[in-house]
Amino acid sequence: MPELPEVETVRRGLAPVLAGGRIVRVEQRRGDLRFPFPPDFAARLAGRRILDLRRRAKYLLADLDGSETLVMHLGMSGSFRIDGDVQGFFHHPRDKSAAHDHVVFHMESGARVTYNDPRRFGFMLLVPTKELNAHKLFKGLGVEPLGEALDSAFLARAFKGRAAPAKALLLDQRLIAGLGNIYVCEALHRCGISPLKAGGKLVTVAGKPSAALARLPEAIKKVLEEALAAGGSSLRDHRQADGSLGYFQHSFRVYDREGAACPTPGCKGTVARVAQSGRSTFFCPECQK
DNA sequence: ACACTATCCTGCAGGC
DNA sequence: TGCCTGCAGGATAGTG
Repeated sequence: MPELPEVETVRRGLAPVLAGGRIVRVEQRRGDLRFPFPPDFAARLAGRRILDLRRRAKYLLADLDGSETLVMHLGMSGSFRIDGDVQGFFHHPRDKSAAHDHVVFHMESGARVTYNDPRRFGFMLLVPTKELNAHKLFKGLGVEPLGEALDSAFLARAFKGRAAPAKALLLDQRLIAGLGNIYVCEALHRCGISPLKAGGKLVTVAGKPSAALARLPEAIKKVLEEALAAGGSSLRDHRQADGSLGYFQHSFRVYDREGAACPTPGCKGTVARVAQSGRSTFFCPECQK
């Protein structure tokens, strides 16, 4: 569920409560999410200060005193909620099943931060901070899509010789880390590239990026930045940490809009939906070639 | 190496 | 109303 804009929105919402704060107690209400929790997980967190709350790809990283980092992934349905006696945050009613409240962080400030995850595809683990980059989850991760490393030359190298469709390549976290189904569909529509097109065919023989590929990095960055400004997209689960909804879903041009008129100016096409590797792809066959 | 699938889990929408 | 099927923002292990 949460792609980069949603995870970053969560990070920004949690940072005022977590970063610099001390964890006094952690309630861990089950033994596993996607994976088992680390041994003595709750006990190892108790009493520790969170030095910084960062994001890499779709991971939230809480650097703790004692040189360990709490790594958190929201999977498809994970979310955090802040409540308790916190100045600056309203107390919003529980609108999700408490049965899926799996972890509660009790902060010294009085804030409670609750992790809810119905599908339990999310996970948490503890990694020594200096070993993070070498950790198996992180060492193969691709570039941050909002960083300078993502440009047309990078994409030309990444796509060269690849038979896989553009959609699959953009979803591959080993190339670009942070995109998911929604923003890949939206970015490809914005630059007029068909999600079905083989990656290699978007690169010219001379090795220079094609015009279409040259537009792709900007399309990716723009859609992510617009989504960030909107607090992410709220379809089913995503909420900002203060409980408010993201609203970028109202700005989708193709995602979940099968049958709608293509919003590209002058285009007479209709948004289509196809399955690619078992997942829905939305695109306009008229203006995405 | 690469491409594709099945799979983890729950909730919800749509069809009958 | 209820039962059934399929689908959902992710990522990996396993297959050919």
